[in-house]
Amino acid sequence: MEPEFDPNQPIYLQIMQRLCSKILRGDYAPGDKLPSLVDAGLQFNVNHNTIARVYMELARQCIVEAKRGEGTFVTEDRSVLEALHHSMRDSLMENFFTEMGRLGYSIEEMNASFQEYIHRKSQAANLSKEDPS
Amino acid sequence: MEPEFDPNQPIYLQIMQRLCSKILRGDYAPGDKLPSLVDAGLQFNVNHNTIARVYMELARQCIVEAKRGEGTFVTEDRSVLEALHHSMRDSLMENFFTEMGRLGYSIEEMNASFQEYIHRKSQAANLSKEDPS
Amino acid sequence: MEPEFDPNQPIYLQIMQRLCSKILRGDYAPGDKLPSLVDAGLQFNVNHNTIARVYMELARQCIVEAKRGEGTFVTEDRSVLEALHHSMRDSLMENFFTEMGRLGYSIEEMNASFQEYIHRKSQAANLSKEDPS
Amino acid sequence: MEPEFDPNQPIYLQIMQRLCSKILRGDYAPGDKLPSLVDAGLQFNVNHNTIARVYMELARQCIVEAKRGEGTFVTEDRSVLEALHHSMRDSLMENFFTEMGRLGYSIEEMNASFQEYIHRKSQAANLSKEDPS
DNA sequence: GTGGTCTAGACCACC
DNA sequence: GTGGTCTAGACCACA
Repeated sequence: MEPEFDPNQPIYLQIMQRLCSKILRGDYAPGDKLPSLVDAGLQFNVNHNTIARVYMELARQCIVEAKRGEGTFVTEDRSVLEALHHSMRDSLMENFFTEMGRLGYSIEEMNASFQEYIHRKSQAANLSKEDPS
Repeated sequence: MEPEFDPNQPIYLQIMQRLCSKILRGDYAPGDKLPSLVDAGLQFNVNHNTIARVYMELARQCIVEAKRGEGTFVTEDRSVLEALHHSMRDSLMENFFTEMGRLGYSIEEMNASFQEYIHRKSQAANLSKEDPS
Repeated sequence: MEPEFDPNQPIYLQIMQRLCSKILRGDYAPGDKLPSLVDAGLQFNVNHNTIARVYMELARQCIVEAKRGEGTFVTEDRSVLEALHHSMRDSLMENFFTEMGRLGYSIEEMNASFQEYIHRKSQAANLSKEDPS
Repeated sequence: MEPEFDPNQPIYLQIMQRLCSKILRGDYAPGDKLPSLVDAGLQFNVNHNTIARVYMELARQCIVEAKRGEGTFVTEDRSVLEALHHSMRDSLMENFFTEMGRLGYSIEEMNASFQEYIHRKSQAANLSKEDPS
């Protein structure tokens, strides 16, 4: 179910990011209960302590609220989630541009590669639509 | 001079990527000698052992060639460099798309954000052109 | 109404201390009935099981007496309350002195800080007397 | 050597406070290296992971700086240490006054108890000076 | 050797 | 059952 982890980055950070994405996508809405430590551990196939660290960090950033004996809940403060959304999107953008820049791409060339990638992707999607394996 | 490292990812991998980028940009042309272990260590502000690991790994991938007593040189095999270029570009693309997808962005929305980002960036560039601090 | 709890210390212990303080202050006199499990739970904003544990512990120390079907009552044995009073006051004192000592304060410096704190506090009190918000 | 821990409070917090006290007392000066994870673990008689958590928290509060492969060092930013000093002293004061207040003591009575405690303590010190066991 | 992460399993406080 | 802390022992990246 869950994709594998990049071995070159702390697992707890990767889980944090995925959970944040899920929250921002709405898989877990504000006020919703997140899976318990053990459940999440099974889900991501890691030790429950690793999940504990993830939830602790998320709580420190006010993205989540832990209630002893009850569970861990997504914050209801939308402004926090909005800030998180912008921060995640911007850092993705930023990273893409700086790395492509280091590779020697100008803005125009990045755009060209981008459009081409989209084109390739949509074609692949169409193909699989016509010929679903 | 050199930007800081992400502490959440092995430094030797980050240095590898930056060196690859420099090679692909042409900062180090095929056949050129790379900086010595000590010099590169000073340049990146890390221990020379870390640089040694980087060069070893690059040699394993045939991107550079170590000549004992002479130094480390960029390969003259253009096909290797071309493959490296594609691999780096594609993984950047891939990463960007999957992460934006996890955030809930459709292809169209990604494109919109992308164009907006370019727009913002070019405006900022124009501003700093008129009023260079 | 009731102040929040320190999350880094068992809640049942904190409630115990507050109840003891209230008893020693005379909010609950010897022989008085304490609030029911449910009421106290509402008052302190915790689960009634937690209150049950508190009352059990207080009963073990003979500070209160549980009468089945009737409620929980403050002991009428004044000597127990007196001993409790001394123990609580001394441990507060002890803790203050050892911690200030660890911070590097000599007895004289503690006294100076203490007097200054009193001074600040009484001034603040006077201010709010003249200009009650 | 090191005093025992209060079982009713997380050990890592208690170690944090003691380390902070030692830093503020000057046992570890700004820029000094703290004991390694294992050494500190032996010193405090806890697992090295517990120390790791302590150092992590201290690093988050900029009281300490961790350098991979080198050690953990007290910050050289005196303003951070000064703020820490005030915060620790004030919370000790605050706690003492509120708890004594809950016990029913007026400011004057607190002062009286305080002076008496000092008196008792200095007498005990004198006794042990005359008659060191 | 030093910090950082992860696991497996345990105990506790709270609901 | 749920979160929080602790242990013992392991592996890795860095100096």
